[in-house]
Amino acid sequence: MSNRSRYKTKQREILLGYFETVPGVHVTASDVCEYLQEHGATIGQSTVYRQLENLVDEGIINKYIIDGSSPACFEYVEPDSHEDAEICFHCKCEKCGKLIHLHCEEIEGMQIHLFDEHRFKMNPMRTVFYGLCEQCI
Amino acid sequence: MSNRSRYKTKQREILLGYFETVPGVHVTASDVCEYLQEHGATIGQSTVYRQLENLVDEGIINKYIIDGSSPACFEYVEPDSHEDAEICFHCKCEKCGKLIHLHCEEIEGMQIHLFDEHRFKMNPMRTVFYGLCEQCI
DNA sequence: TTGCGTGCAAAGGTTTTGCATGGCA
DNA sequence: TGCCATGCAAAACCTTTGCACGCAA
Repeated sequence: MSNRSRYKTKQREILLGYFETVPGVHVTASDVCEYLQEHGATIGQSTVYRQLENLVDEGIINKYIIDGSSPACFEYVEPDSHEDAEICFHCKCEKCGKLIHLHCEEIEGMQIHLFDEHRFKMNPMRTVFYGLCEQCI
Repeated sequence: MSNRSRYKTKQREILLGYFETVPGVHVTASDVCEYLQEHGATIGQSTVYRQLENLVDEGIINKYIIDGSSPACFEYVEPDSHEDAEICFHCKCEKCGKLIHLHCEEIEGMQIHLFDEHRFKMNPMRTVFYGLCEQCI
């Protein structure tokens, strides 16, 4: 999550507005381009890619890579409404694509272990556990 | 891991031989091509890709996708490592891009927890922990 | 002999980049 | 005004595919 200054441009606002309307949905860069085009708000594809990268950096959206030879997916991260600072982890099913949100102390413990023992400060916003969900095992 | 019949071709043997000399090392498809070329054993790149896919299917090598817009990595799985069940986890620094390999029981425990309590079968091959490394914290 | 494996070239699709222009602060 | 952002086109990039030929079984 970087905090370099950014301009508030029309294109950025359009993208943000779009993502806010599709929480929990994973969309590709070309999905975004198509959707915007169909809604008369065409944005250059390089701008889309560049803004997606920015939004990922800022932790506003997440990027998922299911397999290297298909396009990356992006998903809006809803600002946590809870004030209790509960950390949310994400599991993504490689088969059905389902995204599971977890609040789990065990994983928080692992995160602490990672920091204490391996000096690695894991970022739960960006980290996704890939695997198989209950239905797809 | 499939077990469909395969021919024992010269190219396959060369690839296997190469991987056996670099256990625990991550190499890309183009790394392989380059190395072979420099050692006078050039193999067509499509063959390399096809054989890599075969070897992954057979569980002889692992494929890692660190981030979608860089090439996939392959790593030889040593046959005798089955008893140790040495699973390799990956941490990627968001700032400097460094990739860290971890063999860690604590994380394996988390993986088991994920399965037992959340019915999610995590795939360490696909999962990458993003965050900040020691130097970049 | 059978049909999978190979190699070349080309296609495929996603993502990045160069550069001139536009627009925010 | 000073820069960053945008958009177009083109490049870069990794990977897959078509096809004819070679080779293992």
